[in-house]
Amino acid sequence: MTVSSSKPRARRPSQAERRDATRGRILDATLYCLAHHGYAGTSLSQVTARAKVSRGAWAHHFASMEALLLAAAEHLMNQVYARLASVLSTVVSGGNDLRALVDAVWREFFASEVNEVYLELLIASRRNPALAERLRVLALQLEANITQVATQLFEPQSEAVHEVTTMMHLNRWMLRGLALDAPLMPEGTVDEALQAWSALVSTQMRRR
Amino acid sequence: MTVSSSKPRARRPSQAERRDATRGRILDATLYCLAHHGYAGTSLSQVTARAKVSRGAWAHHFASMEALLLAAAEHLMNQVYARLASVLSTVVSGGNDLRALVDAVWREFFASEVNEVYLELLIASRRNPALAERLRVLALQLEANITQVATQLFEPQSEAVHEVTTMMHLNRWMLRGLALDAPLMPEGTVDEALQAWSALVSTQMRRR
DNA sequence: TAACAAACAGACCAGTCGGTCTTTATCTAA
DNA sequence: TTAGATAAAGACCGACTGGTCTGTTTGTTA
Repeated sequence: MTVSSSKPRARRPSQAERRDATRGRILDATLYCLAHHGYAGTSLSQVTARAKVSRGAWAHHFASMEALLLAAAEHLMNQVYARLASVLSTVVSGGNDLRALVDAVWREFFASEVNEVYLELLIASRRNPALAERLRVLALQLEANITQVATQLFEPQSEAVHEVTTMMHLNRWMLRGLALDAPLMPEGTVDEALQAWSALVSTQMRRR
Repeated sequence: MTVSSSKPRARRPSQAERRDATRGRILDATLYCLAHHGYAGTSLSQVTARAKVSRGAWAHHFASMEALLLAAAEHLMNQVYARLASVLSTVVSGGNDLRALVDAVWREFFASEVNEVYLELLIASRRNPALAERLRVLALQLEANITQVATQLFEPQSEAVHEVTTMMHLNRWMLRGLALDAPLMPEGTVDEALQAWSALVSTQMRRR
């Protein structure tokens, strides 16, 4: 994977590499814990246990629990950007089918672990101003990227909703709300919802 | 100094009355803590402190923290039903203005403390099957009530969304998603969103 | 190679958590 | 009037929390 693997005499990882590896393990473990045990259930002991790292190692890399969560938010957003590519290929190759696009967004973001973690952080950010500010900035950057693509590919076709960006927002809120309610709803609800919603979106937007 | 002051012959509250009063104070305090400190930040000490009740009194009324939260969920739903009347009066007297209805629902539920608490419980229910089941049943009852009114008052007027109940669901998810994102968005976002959404709904539904 | 810094390990700390237990006051019914 | 049930108080418990501190190993550089 790195340079050393190809060489016959394996070089021990440098200090910088070890640092990044450990830090990454801790952040991965944090996201895992947030997804599987929730914000309230994520403790230092759990994170260090999963990352197979001592308490001291953790303290060496992060000043506090809050700092860890701020860094984890950033780590999470990197994963979001990675998934963005997959969705973009759908919209570019998928033609006019808005249902397929809505499905892809649902699958890659709102039905994935990414959304579980984001939800936990979003709720927590209501009582944590620093986290709120971090999420706000990260979300803003993400939105700027998506807006650029969306306004190029789509245009309004009705008077009810004039702006593509407005429709983007509505879509985000709809899917987020659906993701919240889905666990309590009967089987098949999600499919029907995505069907109805994409039909509704189709009355307002079309491919350029 | 309490009841005795007004009435000539002051009846001391009976044991049953005292019981209900204490229980109610604890439940009110629980909802307050959930709304202001979140699920993770709601501790026994906080609840008993706010309810002005000893730890022993709490233990006398509730078997465990989980039991308290289950009871609190029910207590919350009673408050929801109380607010329902206010919204119903809007829709009955308000004529055809869907914007006013959406606004009323937003104001009474999703922009209120009720939603703060419900959100916390909903997130927590993902790791708490008993709470999830309780919320599911309570939500089902509420939905049945609302559906009855909604299907009487509205009818579809487009092919995109055929059922009034579907539109009800979409509306709930939209407002819930908006409520989640609102704290991170710039001022005025909510107004614009409600405007766009009610315009979109108006293309699908009308008063009978 | 010597001197230093970075990476890491884990014992330890005070504080808080949910929950239990004993004791006391009060109401109710025989 | 008295015996028993109910309501309430708060000391106490072990488990666990985030965070600190000291000690040891390992990598880097002069």
